[in-house]
Parts: sequence; structure tokens; C-alpha cells
Amino acid sequence: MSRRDEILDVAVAVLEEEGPDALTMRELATRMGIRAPSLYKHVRDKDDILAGVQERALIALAQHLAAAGPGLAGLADAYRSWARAHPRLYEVATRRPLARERIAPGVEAAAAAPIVAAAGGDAHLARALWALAHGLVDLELSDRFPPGADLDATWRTALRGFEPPPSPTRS
Amino acid sequence: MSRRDEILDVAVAVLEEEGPDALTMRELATRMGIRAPSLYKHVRDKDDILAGVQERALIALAQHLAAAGPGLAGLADAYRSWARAHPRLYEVATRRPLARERIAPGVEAAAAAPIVAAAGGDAHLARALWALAHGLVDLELSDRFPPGADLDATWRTALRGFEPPPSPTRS
DNA sequence: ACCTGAACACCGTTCAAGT
DNA sequence: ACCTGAACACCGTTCAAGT
Repeated sequence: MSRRDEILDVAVAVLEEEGPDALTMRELATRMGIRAPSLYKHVRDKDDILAGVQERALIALAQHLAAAGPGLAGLADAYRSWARAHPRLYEVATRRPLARERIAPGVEAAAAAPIVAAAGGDAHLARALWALAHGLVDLELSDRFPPGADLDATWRTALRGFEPPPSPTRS
Repeated sequence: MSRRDEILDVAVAVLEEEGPDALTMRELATRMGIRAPSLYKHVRDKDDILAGVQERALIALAQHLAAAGPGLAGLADAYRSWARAHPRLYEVATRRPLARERIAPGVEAAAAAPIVAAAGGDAHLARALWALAHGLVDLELSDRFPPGADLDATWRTALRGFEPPPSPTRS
């Protein structure tokens, strides 16, 4: 494993255990048993580390979505549950511009694929679904909904507009 | 005007003109012709300033939404256009937890009111609409959509799920 | 009441130097 | 190839002191 990958491992650990404020070059170095300036031999700067974390987060999210239960509801559950399990990673994955030059091609597409599939290949519908899920998650993670709000019900209402019409069942 | 309000004026100006990195206590003080430590006689800390900016941003957004054109499309246009005109303020307004103790009661409700009205009073539907608009705006402001994507079309697709069914017109 | 100078405990980052 | 010590230009914040 490259030294850069070791740094990213530690960065993810710090982020999840202690939050973004603790993610300093000195903290990373201390955990690795070296001094902060030494990190610069393996990464360009702190932003390079965040781009690496973003890439890892997108890969993990993509895997989680690919294993989702069936239907739009299954996908939505997978999206929300991953974000709630990894709120700091979700933030790094979505709140900063995509580091398109630093992230391996295909990562973005892999994360998007299950959503595009759920949208039947309609790119606009896929973006709308993604935005809806992201908006719900982002506002929930930022504690913007009134305390005690029934967010399960909010998700059901939100998805209703996008469900395929129920297939007529023979009675 | 209180000294605190003057500080908030300057904070909003710095944020919109130079971005969040330039919003330092020293920069605020310099613009006011004083030294950074003097600010602490008028605000508790930097977070107090951000809470004040958040409150102002919500008030401005609420006013803009209240003056929106008719229908869901008019409201959506108003939401998106305000966010694009004031991206830094939009960020402060939505990306941080609501400073419920520091913000005048009613501000949150005023911002929500036009959305709740468009949802016909259905709180879950209102939250879903808000999340959809927020998600679209947040991803656009973070440059997460592919360059060149037709976001007008994405918005139309997104809102389609929530439009009231077209009233049958006599032919 | 309002402001200041000096200081503290931090940041990210550079660079010459060591092994 | 990898790491270090010292330093630089910043942060937010505290506090005794001045008017």
C-alpha cells in the first residue's frame, strides 16, 4: 500500500471518529508517527487529501447503492442509510466540488449508475431523484427539520411523485 | 443601528464580495477601522456572527419567495434564482444547523410559509418540495452536475412529480 | 462604553538539512 | 527515498490596560 493510501486511511478514520475540525495535517502526522511536513512528500496539500477521501466515499456509496433492495424505495433506503452511517464522509463526498481531475474516471458514473437505472435511463429524472435524496439527507444531517418530524413519512411522500403508477391488478 | 448590526452588514459584504475564506475577525475589524479583539465586545464569537448572517439570509430568502410568480414553477424559479444570486448566503443559510436559539422566532416559519402554501398545507409534501429544491440548488452550486447539463429541463422534470394533475380543459 | 497591544494556542505550508 | 527542525504567515480568542 502506498504511503498516500495510508494517509487516506488515517484521514478517513480521523474524520469519522473526531470530525472535520480534527482533520489537521499535524493530527494525521501524529497518528502516523511522523511530523506534519513529511506528509507533503506524499500528497500535494490538504485539498489533495480531501479529494482522496471524496473518491473513497463515492466508491463506498456506490457499492452500497449497488447492493440496495429492489425498487425506488430500496434505493432510497440505501442512500439514506449510508449517509446516516457515514455523515462526515457524505459531507466530503457531496459538499465540495467534484475533484474531477483527481478522481479516477468511472467512480462518478458508478455512484450514479443505480440511480440512472432506477430512472429508466432518463438523465433528467435521475438528476431529479438524486437531488431529492440529497436534499432530504443534507437537511436531515444539518438538523434542519423540526425536531420530532417523521422523516420516514416525508421520504414516502417525496418518492410518491416518482413512483411508476401502480400496475393494474386483476381483482 | 447597533454595533452588532454594523458587524453583520460588513460580514455579509465580505462574504458576498470575497467568499467565506475572507470572512475573518481581522478582516471584519479592518473594514470597520478597529482591531479584531474589539469585536468581542459586540458579538460572542465568530459563530454568533454566522448565526446573524444566517438569520439575515433566511429573511431575504423568505421575502424573495413571498414575491414569487404564481404556481409551483414560480416558487421554484424564485428559490433557484435567489440561491444563484447569493450563493454564499445560501450556503450559510442552509449548510449549518439552524441556530434556533439565536434566530428570532418566526423567521424560519416565514421562509417556509410559501412552500407550505404551495403544498396545500401538507407538511410532508412541503418538506419534500423544500428538499427537492434544496438538493437541486446545492448540487448546482457545488458544480456537481456534468458541465453543460440542461438544468432548466432537470427542474421541469423534477417538479412534474409534484404538479397537481392538469385540470381537464374543454376542447 | 469602547477600543488596544500583547499574547496564547493553534493552523497550512516551505525549505534547507539530515539519514 | 523519507523524514525533521525551524520558520513564516496566518487563524480565533483572552485579558489587562487605556480613554
